[in-house]
Amino acid sequence: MIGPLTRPEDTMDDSAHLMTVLRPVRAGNAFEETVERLLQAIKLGVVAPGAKLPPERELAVQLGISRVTLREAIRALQEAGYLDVRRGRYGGAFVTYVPPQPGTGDLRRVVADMGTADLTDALTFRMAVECGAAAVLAASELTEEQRAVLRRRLTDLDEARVEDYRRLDTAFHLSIAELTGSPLLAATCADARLRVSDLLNAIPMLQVNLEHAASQHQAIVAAILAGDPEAARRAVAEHLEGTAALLRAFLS
Amino acid sequence: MIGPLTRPEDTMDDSAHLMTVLRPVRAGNAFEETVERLLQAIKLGVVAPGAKLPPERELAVQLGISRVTLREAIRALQEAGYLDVRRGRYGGAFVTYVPPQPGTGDLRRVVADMGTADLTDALTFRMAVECGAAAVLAASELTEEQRAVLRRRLTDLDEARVEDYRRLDTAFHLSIAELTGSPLLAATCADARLRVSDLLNAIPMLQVNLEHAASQHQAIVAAILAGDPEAARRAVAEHLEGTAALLRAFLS
DNA sequence: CCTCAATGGTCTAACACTAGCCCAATTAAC
DNA sequence: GTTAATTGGGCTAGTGTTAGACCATTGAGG
Repeated sequence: MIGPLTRPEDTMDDSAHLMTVLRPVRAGNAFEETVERLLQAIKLGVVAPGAKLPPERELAVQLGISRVTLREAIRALQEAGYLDVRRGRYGGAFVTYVPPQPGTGDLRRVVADMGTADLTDALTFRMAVECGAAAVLAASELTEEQRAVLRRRLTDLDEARVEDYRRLDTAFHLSIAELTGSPLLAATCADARLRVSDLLNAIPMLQVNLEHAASQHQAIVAAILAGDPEAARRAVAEHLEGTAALLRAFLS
Repeated sequence: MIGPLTRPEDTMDDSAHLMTVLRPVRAGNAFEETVERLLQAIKLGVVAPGAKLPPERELAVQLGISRVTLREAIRALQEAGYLDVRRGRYGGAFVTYVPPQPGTGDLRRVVADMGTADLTDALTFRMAVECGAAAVLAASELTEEQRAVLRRRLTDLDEARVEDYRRLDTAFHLSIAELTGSPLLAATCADARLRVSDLLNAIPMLQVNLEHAASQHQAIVAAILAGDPEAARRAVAEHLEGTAALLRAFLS
């Protein structure tokens, strides 16, 4: 059945575009999406261990949901051991979650939990978005303040204790996206990062890898500060490729 | 008020990360989001003028919403003149919308309708995401089939009639993202494109610009086929920068 | 010891959304 | 014509979500 204006040569290829555009409008119900979002804040370390979430009323407004739904999500996270909720003035929902110190055995399981397709999707997505963000930032003119933030993140990471490393690494990568001034881009990078955070947490932190990562981080910042988009993209790509290759090795 | 584990130096910078992560969970209610999604399919030309949307029952499943909500959205688009809905077998929701042939006067209005902040956000977002997608695709090994799709999109665009140009241009850019094999990336590119589609539609299509765009498209494909991520990123950046500069000029 | 501001805990009425069912219209094929 | 398949149109009962009010608890400061 070929309609009057639907030429046959289009129909075949456009089916892919249809899948892309006519995807689910919502990832789940409000409760599920809220749990995901809070987990993002916790697992990415945006709210550090021991710190507390904003008050329920305030947070509900920020997330654009009702307090009832937010409370359901918080209770779920409390029961799952991520939060400690205390009443009264100076109370609140405190983060109790501490990212696991990984043993190698976990990695295989975590990779297996995620589908092969989802894993490659997440890795590709992250690669594209973070490379793009770094290149855009390198191509834009930076104020001295922006440069300072970048350098600061780098030294934070160098001086980090092991238990703070992942959190500060996330902060480093997220800052690159935020410094572009595009909230859309920053949100997308945070999203991409969350999709691989469980995997990253399961990778053992060996001294060799940390030193390798440190020099790659330096290369990224240097390229951005030098205003060299190509070098920035390449530096980020090399940095992420190390992780990606390691994870892909577990797909066999 | 500095909590026990919240060090003062973190608090300042992390507020930006909080904004990034604790953003609204939902862009609107199901009805509004559905309208947006259908408009995306229509305005991007994924469903060509004269073609019809999938049957309501099927579409509702794809979008993950109830038929009632879908029907409300369709009715809204019908009343707004985007769709013509016919009952009975071989009926359906047919696209009546044809992208406007722009006069220059519109552009100023469309740019003004969008906030300055939203505009730069959208342009930055698109730049990062499309550059990243092209670079990733160039870095991956392509099958002969994938190469054929790319070349095909290019010739489609070269041979396009004026009224089909925007649609095929969208298809070209979308295909780059889809060929990476990452649905997440493809969806994000579609999203980025929609955010500037009203603007693109308002830009007059001058012969000079079309020729310019054509050679840029060729450069993009050549770089991807040559497996050169740096060249691919640069080619896409140059291509998009032309549009971005034109639009930014209207911000004064 | 009291007070009071900030915070989590709970309830209710209204509204949004869903799943599933059946009806109505249309048209190709017989 | 008649039929049958496909499609939009409409209804209902049940569940998810919201807005807003009010209660309960906590702890710093007077």
